[in-house]
Amino acid sequence: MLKKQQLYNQLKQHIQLQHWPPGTVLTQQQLAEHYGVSRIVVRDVQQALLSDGWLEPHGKAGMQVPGFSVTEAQELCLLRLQLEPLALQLAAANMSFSQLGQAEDLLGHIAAHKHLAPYQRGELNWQFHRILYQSCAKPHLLRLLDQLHQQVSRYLGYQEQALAYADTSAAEHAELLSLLRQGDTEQAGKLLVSHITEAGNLLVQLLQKQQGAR
Amino acid sequence: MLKKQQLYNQLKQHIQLQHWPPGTVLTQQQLAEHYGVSRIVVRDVQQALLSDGWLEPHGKAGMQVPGFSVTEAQELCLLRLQLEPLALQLAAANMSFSQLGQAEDLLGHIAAHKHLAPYQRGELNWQFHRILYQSCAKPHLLRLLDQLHQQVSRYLGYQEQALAYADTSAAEHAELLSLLRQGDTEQAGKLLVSHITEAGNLLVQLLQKQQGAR
DNA sequence: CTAATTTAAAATGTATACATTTTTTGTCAA
DNA sequence: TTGACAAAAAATGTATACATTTTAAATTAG
Repeated sequence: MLKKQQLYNQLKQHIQLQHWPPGTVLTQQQLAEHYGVSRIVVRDVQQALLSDGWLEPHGKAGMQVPGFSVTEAQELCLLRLQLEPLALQLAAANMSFSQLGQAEDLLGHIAAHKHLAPYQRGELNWQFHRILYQSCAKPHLLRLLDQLHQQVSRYLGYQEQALAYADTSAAEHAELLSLLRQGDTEQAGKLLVSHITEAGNLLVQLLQKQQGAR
Repeated sequence: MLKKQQLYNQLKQHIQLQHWPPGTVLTQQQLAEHYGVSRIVVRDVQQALLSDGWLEPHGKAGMQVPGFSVTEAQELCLLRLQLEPLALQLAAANMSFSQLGQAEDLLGHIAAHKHLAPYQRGELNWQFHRILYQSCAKPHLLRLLDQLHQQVSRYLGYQEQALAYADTSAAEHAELLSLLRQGDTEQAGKLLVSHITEAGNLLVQLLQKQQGAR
């Protein structure tokens, strides 16, 4: 596999696990040395993580591991609310049984692996959402949603506590799917809105608790 | 100045002027040779233009200059409609006189330079919009809007005919500003919606005429 | 001691060289 | 001629080396 891809995944995971805690400044040299690759590879990866929001510029040298803020979490939630229901509505019209089936399978898969790591669970959850939006056939919209998910997953990834929410989330996913099967786009949209809102509120709560404890 | 930045601007402009027409496949080597820089620089620039939508992947080697489609233009318009009114609404609450002034100045500047190249005019127009949205204080939203504008500008940049629309556009900008001064957020939002819709329709018309002629 | 300036160290930008992958070309058998 | 396969060419990935910029340290004037 490409070293670039490997390093991308590894560094991202290390950031998520706070091996490089928020605020850390990572230079090309440092990373190249630490991960045993050339600076060229590091440059590419830094750039990718920058546009994914997993690193942020730090003056004219180095990149910084971003922190977490309630404000940012709320903004991400707001954007999800603005775009995901739209995608769902557009997708509902041309959703195929094949896709509904895919989504169903995914739910089963998630339910069957209750012991997954939080970030893996988050990834599967997003794949579920993603499949529902897929058939909106709007490449740019889908790209924006993927970007947003990247951001959100940075917040969500290492939240062990979020597991408490897993059951509620799974139930809502199932209901969402059921509504779509019935063709009740209206209700599905409303459910999606409250689903995203809940997730956002939970995240904010966790952040506040965590920041209060610090 | 950094060679990376120079090449970024130059290549973008060349794509806009169709020096590299849509469909052209550009390899690292080719570009490095043509512009007299090393492949490293080209790699960075290609990556940047990729994420801005000015190049698209082409198999496993080379990147392709994207074409234009009515569908894509409509999608971009849809996304603008979904996000820009939101930004305006959020911004309206904490907009400062300083910013209103800046916007006013920009309008004057645009009016004073009727002879500007289309892409320069487009850039100034966007700056006007951008200032209005600025004080929404939502970094991610603003970033999405900038990305969207990048895409739209690829369509708009070389459209000489779009100049016919300039007067209407300027008038609407002025009215928008006036409504904001009065604090009539409601009306301003409605005007913005129709403003974006008009721009989208014009773009679609131009594309259809152009593609019909081909 | 402070602050400004110079000097050294470190970091990034860029070019070149080599390794690996991908694409193309050319050959041969059916 | 066509299609599969092998060899050559081209393109990208990666490492190293050098140049330029940026940051940090040291020095000196006040």
